[in-house]
Amino acid sequence: MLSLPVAVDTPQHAAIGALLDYTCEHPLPPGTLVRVPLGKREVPGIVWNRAGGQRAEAAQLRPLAEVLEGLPPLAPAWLALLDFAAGYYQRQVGELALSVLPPELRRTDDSQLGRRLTRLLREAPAAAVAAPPAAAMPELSAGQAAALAALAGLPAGTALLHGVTGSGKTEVYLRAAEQALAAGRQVLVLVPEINLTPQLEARFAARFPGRTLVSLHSALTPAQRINHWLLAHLGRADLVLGTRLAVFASLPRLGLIVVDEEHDPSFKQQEGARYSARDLAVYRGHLEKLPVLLGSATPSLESWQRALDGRYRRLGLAQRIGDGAMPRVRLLDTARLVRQRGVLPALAPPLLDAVQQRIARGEQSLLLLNRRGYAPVLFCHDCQWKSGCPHCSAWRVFHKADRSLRCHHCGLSEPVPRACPDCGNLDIAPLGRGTEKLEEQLGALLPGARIARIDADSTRHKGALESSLHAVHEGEVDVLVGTQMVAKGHDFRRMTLVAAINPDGALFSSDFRAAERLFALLMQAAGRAGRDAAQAARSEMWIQTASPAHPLYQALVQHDFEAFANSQLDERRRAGLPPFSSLALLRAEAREGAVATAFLQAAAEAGAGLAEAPAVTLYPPVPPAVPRVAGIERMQMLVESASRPALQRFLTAWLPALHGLRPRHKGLARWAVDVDPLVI
DNA sequence: AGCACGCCGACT
DNA sequence: GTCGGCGTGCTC
Repeated sequence: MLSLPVAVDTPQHAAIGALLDYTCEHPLPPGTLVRVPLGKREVPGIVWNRAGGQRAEAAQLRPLAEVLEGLPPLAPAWLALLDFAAGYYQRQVGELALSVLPPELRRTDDSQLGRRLTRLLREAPAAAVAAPPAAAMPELSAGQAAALAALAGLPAGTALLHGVTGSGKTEVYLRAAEQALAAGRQVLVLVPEINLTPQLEARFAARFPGRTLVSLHSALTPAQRINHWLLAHLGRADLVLGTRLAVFASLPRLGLIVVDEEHDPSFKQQEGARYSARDLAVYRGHLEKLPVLLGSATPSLESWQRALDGRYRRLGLAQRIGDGAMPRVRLLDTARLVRQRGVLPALAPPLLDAVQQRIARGEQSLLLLNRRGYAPVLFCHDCQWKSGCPHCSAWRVFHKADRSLRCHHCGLSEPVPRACPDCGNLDIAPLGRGTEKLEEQLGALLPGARIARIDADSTRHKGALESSLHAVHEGEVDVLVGTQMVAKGHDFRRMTLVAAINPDGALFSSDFRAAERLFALLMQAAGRAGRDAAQAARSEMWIQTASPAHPLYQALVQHDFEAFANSQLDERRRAGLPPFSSLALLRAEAREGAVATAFLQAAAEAGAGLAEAPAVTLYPPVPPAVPRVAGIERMQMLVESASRPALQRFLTAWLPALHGLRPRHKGLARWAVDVDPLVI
């Protein structure tokens, strides 16, 4: 009787190892999907590689319950990717490996799967054939041609494609994909958000008509998700387009990975195994010896520094194609206007004037305000009451549409009180401005103008985003108000003015990445204007700011990402922050803040005693920006090291000790490590 | 994490 | 007298 190591979904605090041993009559290759008994349950598992560890006594082992014979095993490279990811992000390999499979695949048995595969293969085209693209291929700009030539000489390794919106990055992706497809390989394209997949999907579908293209993201139905996954796994899908979870797609003929908008924070998973899909894409390329193409108008400083170091090949697209210029950036000094006129309206007069000119010409304007709702807080002038959330350390936001006070952290929603809950004063006033209020004020400032709003509230219902975008594209909207969700990717042909209404908050944030994110957002927003080359010349990006001299805005005026990146990198280098150091965050949550703090202190003591401790710095526990959410107090502790491998060695030694600490801290709700956290 | 077993309070 | 609260322990 043979014994086989099987990866199953065991949480790391379970007192059992990552791999469990089962007996089997016949040898099975690693990567085979099986079902195994675990206690009283039967759970899915993956036959894994023996990791040198001890094997259990064969006599005590239980047999496999079932082998999913119909499914070809997952490739060794896939297992290696999962081994790496689990180790790097400090999770059990079984937990991670099973969690990235389609839920329907985890539930299915061999006979169900067999029926599904038969149906799927009958419907899917047997073999993809290259067909001429539906539309003529555009002529390449000099920059695109140079980038592609450089890419052609790069059989493996990572390239960073840096080019502003409209400089033709997508065309480079398409041509690179064409090469890979022609060589009989599969192509994986990662995008930050589900919202952006249909657009890119349409372009790839039009370019590669004979090919099978599937999408992979969490908004698919369970059936679509497993079917798309299977088509990729069986090698029937040539192109896979998806969000971060697609980095784990099984692709037996993978030949190219594209990560579009590689700087986008959405590539970092924010719960469970907190992996970075962009970083794993780079590792996957390294593992499978294939090219990885990272594209962005504003690369992450991590990627930028690697390009400067020569670890990534840097490919630059200098200009917009078709002679399109980037919009002229104008800084509107609100501090001076306040000094001159006192109270400042929603739009400063020159900006209002510019919007009115656009309306008169039949052009569109986009007003960005990164704050949804009507007002961020309600305030009683008599007793100083503010609309705090009873369960969170945050204000409840006033939503005028349904007259509710809503906490954006825990979701608590209550009707707006008629009078101050503390003193009964009837005159409680909204403080500050959100997109709802801006929309309302614009209605008064621009009589007759057609104003629309796109934010998480206006697009809550299915199809709402699509219909709003459609209205904008059809020219049924003069002024669009929105949060950052409209700044990304959407291609508005009639937009000639973009304005950031109140972007200053991020300038003075304690978050060391706030400036990087703001710059990316504003560059991306600027890219929404003048995508139609005929209008590009008179397109403008306006910034209402009290700090027009700030270097971030000055770099933006010049459209100078390099200057901005270099100054940020200087600051990071001096402060010993990423990419010049590696970070991990230990988070703890408890109903009592003191419990969380005590756990972190005990963790620090345990860490200080380790042989690996000298290579890392453990900072004292501190509360995060929002310390209390839904009645749970949170604390966190930063671990920093100049060396990424040293940090890894420390974490690997530290985590078992942390699991051991848990029973001694009653009341600890949960704890987790976040490797390479985005926000600290 | 599930899912058991196991030992003390409010219901038919 | 049972139903059910969640404490402790185990899963190859």
